[in-house]
Amino acid sequence: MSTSPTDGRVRKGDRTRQAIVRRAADIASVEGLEGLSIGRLAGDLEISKSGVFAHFGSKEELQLAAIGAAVDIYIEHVVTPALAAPAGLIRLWRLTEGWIAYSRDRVFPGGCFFFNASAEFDARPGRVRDALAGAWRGWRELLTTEVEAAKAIGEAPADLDAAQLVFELIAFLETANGISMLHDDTSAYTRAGAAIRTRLLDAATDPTALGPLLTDR
Amino acid sequence: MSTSPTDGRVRKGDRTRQAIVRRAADIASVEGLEGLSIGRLAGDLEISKSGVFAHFGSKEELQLAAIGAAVDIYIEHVVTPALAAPAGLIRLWRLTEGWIAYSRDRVFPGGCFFFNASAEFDARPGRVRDALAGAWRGWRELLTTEVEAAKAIGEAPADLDAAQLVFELIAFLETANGISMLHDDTSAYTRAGAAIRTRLLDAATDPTALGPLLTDR
DNA sequence: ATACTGCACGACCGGTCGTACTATTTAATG
DNA sequence: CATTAAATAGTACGACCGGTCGTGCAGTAT
Repeated sequence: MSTSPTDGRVRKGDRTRQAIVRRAADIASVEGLEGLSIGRLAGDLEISKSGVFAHFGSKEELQLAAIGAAVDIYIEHVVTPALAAPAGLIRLWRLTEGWIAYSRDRVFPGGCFFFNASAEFDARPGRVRDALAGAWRGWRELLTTEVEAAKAIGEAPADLDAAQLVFELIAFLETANGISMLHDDTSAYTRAGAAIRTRLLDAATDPTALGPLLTDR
Repeated sequence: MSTSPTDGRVRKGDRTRQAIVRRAADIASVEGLEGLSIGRLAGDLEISKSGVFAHFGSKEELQLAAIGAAVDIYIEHVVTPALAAPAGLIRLWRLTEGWIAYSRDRVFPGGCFFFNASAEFDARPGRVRDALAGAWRGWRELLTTEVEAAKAIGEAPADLDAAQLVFELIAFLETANGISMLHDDTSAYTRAGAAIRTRLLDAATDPTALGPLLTDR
């Protein structure tokens, strides 16, 4: 007999599983994906070690699940809110604002999950690194899409190098995260915000029109 | 009686100690400072585990020694060569060029040692994080000094925000390192170089005079 | 020759890791 | 109510971890 979609056992399992990956992502943002241990995770959640393990079958699978959970949280906190803004430079600005809030407010206790995880795995080939690289690509493509949209509607000149602009924006965001974490210094976010605004106004066809729209909220 | 400075035993001990920390820094750049294990290190160097351990007394001390070794290597590859250039924007440019070479040529097999180590420890208070934060401060102050020198000799306007410029330069460098490591994509260094050059010319009092001096080597 | 010093060694400690295998509990179904 | 399947618990394993200890040995000083 196959599983019913409302099977209480499965629902309970799913809830546990979700609780595990959510906590795993939090821990990994501080201790790293490798430092994340199944026993520690089980202790925190007051479940048995084997209960945790059974959900994933291997540590690597747990790490991949944690990355998936982190992507969901990232989308929820950074991407979705910005989608309310019109496509183009304004939405791009909102994305960076959302990102700064996501990092500054420590949605993950260790700061940006992907900053930490990528630094940890960028020199270790395998499925974990591939998953992280894919997440990064998605984020970069999202930003690039907005720059292209800005070009399409005349907000930005057609010869603007979108990839270069996106590179620079991401650089400001990630570095603000790193500095603020290492030195407990939130002024890095102010610097990043200033740099981003300058870059955006620089890229705009009509800076005087865009300027007032780039407001903090 | 105390030890003579030319004691053969001490010299030999110093040599092995140096070999250990140098290898430790290499491994840590890939596996992380926590992933670095004394046993693994001993196996690689074909010395006994306790022989390695005796030099440091604790794992944390070994980690701190590895950071010290990394600082030395960093200075040797990035700072010292740039000191040949005249103080100011040109030396600043040479410093960034040296940094890109240091990262691109994988002086550490895992890319920039401090990028990896900082991301690993930025959320874990303790002596290791303090040491890393200190190293970062030194690097930032070095760059800031050059910006101030540029202002003092009129290369840059007196109202230039040095800290902001340094923040942006570091952002480009670190992000290039991260992207190139994660995606095996050296084009990030080209982007960083372009962004830095633009930023420097932007900051210069006389960009047309500075431009020709910012040559690749 | 003798006493001393410092490095490196092998054996071993308790503890934790990821993982496997075997109950037991819980809930849906016939 | 009996059966079945899924979630969870319990237990044990081999490997490795950081760290301790006593010892051997080579270089130095007297």
